[in-house]
Amino acid sequence: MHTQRDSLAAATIGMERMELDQDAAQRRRCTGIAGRHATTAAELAHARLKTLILDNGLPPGSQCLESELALRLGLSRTPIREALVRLQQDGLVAITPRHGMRVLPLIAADMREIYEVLTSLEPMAAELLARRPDPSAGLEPLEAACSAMERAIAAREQLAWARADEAFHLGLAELCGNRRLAGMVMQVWEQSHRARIFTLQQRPLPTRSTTEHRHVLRAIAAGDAERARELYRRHRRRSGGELVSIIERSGVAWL
Amino acid sequence: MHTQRDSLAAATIGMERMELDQDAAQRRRCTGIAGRHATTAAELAHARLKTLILDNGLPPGSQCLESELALRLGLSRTPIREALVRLQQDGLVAITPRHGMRVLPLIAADMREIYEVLTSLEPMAAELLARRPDPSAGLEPLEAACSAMERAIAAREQLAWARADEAFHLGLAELCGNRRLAGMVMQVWEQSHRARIFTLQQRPLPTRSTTEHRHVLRAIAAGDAERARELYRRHRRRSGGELVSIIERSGVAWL
DNA sequence: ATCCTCAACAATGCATACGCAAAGGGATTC
DNA sequence: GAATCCCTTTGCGTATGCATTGTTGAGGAT
Repeated sequence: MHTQRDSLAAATIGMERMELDQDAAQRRRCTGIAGRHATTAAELAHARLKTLILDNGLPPGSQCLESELALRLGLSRTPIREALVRLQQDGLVAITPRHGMRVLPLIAADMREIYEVLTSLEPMAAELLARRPDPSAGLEPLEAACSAMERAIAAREQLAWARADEAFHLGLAELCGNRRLAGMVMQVWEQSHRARIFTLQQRPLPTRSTTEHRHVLRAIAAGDAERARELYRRHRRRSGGELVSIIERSGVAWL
Repeated sequence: MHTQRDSLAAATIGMERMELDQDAAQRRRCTGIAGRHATTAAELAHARLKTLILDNGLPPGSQCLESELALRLGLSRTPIREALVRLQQDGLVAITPRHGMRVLPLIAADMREIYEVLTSLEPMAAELLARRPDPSAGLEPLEAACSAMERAIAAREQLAWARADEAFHLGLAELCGNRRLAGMVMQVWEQSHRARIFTLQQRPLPTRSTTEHRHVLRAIAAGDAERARELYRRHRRRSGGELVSIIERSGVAWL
């Protein structure tokens, strides 16, 4: 059943495995807002379902009844319901009474919305980082992510690049010190995960993005808040636009 | 115990009723994301609890057990639990096992976070509005809100001004066409509701804010996206900073 | 042939029941 | 008198049952 769904989805949008690798799922489960070790069954259900959805184990558009999911996860309906409520607020599924949950597909308009949100939030994060008393302190994770991106470009390894890109963006959001902002970035980042993995295979190596990241990081370390913000905003506008047009040109109706 | 907590909180921050008026609660219940007519008991519980919290019926810091709330709303624990999960994701309460839910107090740091988020999101909304093909179309709600603010300033009616301010900001977020952005603005707006009402009584009439709103609206109608964004960003930075320092100077530890 | 109506079924939303684990209180000991 | 340990109570997490409600399919009528 699993594999059937997987292969169906893979055929539809033309890819084998959407997830970067197993580690990525693992990492998300640990670093993400949701999966703090999952002490309770409801948390566990939330984390597992989220992982399933992000990794295309439950492809977009698929419908599942509460009882199906309960059976599948070996739980009763109660914790499943709680997990579904949370997934709904995460913007990953819609709950339609009598039809179970539906994994929300992403259309180009969603990606446009998401990139507009990131275009406003992330430059603010960069600005906040740059405005700290010691702006160059604590940037090691971002430095590491930048270097990893550069290495990945040199080695032409797209998956490694995507991992480093994720590390940079989420790291920046978390480091900026604004937990609400970080949560919002994380939320839309997860929503757009499938689309990002998809476009990764449809476009040339993101050389330009890599250098832009490096420049933003330099501006932050130099404490030039205005410059960091503006550089980041332009980066987001450009890359978001590119990504949306890749999706539109690729002809897939949704991801 | 309840009333004891209530009066304690009221005494601490020196006000009887935080809500603007009954209509405001009513309006929020209808326009808000949450309260779409509340067909199900869980939605109803969510809407009623949110209203209670925002209007200080459940003052910040108060703890309630699930069973208390169930008794109070005349429901069983099940829909209450679902409502609490949603309120937690709304950032209004924290759920601490064995101690029930706790209404999250706002400290100055929270307000800073919230204003940083608004400072990034709302200028984007203005920019998006200004970039529409016909930028001056559909701005009537914002025009009305601006006029209402100006009338309120002339009549020195702070509550009316706050209502109009809310109408302007939420209207702008909803009109911009980005539902994710609108949802995020709404979320932090609700989180900061109590603090906004509080500071309203602690500061002079917001004459400057009113004219700034008008200028932003003009820039939008003129289709000058860059100007609209920048004007709005400066407005938010200034007013957010003012609000935070009012709270800090007022000496209240939390709201 | 198509549309409408009615009935049966199925999924959900809610209430309730149960077991576990933690917190608080009381008692005992040092 | 204080601290620690044990017991009791109680709140929560989960499961399950029931009733409501919407959906779907079949049959009849136009």
